[in-house]
Amino acid sequence: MKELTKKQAKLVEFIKKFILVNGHSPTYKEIAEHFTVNINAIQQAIAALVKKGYIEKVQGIARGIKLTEKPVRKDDRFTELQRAKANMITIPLYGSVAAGEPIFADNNIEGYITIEKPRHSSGELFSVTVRGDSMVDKKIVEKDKLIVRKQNTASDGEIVVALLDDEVTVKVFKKNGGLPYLQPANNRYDPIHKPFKILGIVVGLTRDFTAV
Amino acid sequence: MKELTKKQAKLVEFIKKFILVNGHSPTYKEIAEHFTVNINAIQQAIAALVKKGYIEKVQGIARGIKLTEKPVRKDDRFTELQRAKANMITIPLYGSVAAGEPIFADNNIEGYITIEKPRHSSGELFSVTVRGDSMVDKKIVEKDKLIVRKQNTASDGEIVVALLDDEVTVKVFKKNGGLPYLQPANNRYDPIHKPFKILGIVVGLTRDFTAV
DNA sequence: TTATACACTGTATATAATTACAGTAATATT
DNA sequence: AATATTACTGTAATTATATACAGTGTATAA
Repeated sequence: MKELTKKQAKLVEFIKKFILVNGHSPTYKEIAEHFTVNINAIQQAIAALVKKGYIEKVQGIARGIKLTEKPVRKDDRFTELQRAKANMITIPLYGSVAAGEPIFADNNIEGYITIEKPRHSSGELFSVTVRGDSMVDKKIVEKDKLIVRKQNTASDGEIVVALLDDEVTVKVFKKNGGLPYLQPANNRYDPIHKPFKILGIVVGLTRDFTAV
Repeated sequence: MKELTKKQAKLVEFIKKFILVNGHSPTYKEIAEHFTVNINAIQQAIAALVKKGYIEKVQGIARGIKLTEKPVRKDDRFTELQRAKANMITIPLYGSVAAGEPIFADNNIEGYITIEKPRHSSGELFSVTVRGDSMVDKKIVEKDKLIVRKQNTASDGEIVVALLDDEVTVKVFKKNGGLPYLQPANNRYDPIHKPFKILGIVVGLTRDFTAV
């Protein structure tokens, strides 16, 4: 029998919930008391679950039960949450005005946002809040929080976050032959041919419709 | 002295990293060995940190050190990540075609997305992927993943996810006097006056520019 | 200057927790 | 039919871990 028995499934779910609620795994005794069985029934049941790959155990230490990514059933949100949490990253949200100081200075951090690590994008990420309506044609609007991969080069047509006159701005990067320039995605604005510095490439965004 | 001393700050950071790496808190002994001091130096130091509110301790149990949300320094991503993880929720991403079955059926779950719990929105959330261009004027485009609060009523002008002809659709809810109807946010489409069922209100969205 | 917090050592103890050994019985698998 | 797995009880041993008590010395705050 490779799959879980009903009792085993209940045991795994109890452990998952316990860890979620308490922040640490239960002891054999605590589990045994919950199911009102002998400690060694649990000891052996845990061994079986480890063998099947549903949990892991650090030998010898107290509260050493660890969860694996193996889901118990299809709608197993505990496991999914666990997996997602393991892939979460916290990235700084920078303010958009660099008053002399470098934009990536620690005291320009306005907060943090925590997201699942993008699958198709590596490298250092940061976030900025969109100001103005210069990117509406690309469906990027005021207050959107952009997920940006830090880099100082870009290809033609990519949406970049750039430093322009000491301010952070989002534009389309253009480079067809001549000097590179920044193109707003809104025909009410003209292309910008002033010097700028690329801070990164936009790889994602989050929007909150309920924000005040 | 209300703030952390250098030694205390190092201690807190050690504990945070330990928990992050190992998934369980260190024992006094493990900490003492790391700093090559006596166990009771740690015991007392932990008590001081608990008193200052930087960590919490479950009395009597093994590996019972818990982190609090108090950041050690401004750029304290461990604390932020910890705080964020505590507020993470995993919500199901439903497919958009209900072939006879109810849309919220478990086997219509295409995956999960994990997000920080929206501050201004309570209730049960779910997610759907946007199809088509009927909402471009509201800056919502194909492949955007909508964060939706499950409810079956809406106010005039709210962006709703609704079930229409057994398919999930995103539209603006309209109800000015007469019968409610669904309004696309794209002038190439006409208002829809057919019967529909509101599944929820759009409270947020995420977009991945790197997706294939 | 007196009290309080910090930063420790050293010894000891109680309990928390894991692990081992020896069984029994039912069920599932080969 | 033989074997392995599940699902337990019961006793015991060992180690892991937290906590208590008695100190020492330094720095800091009232």
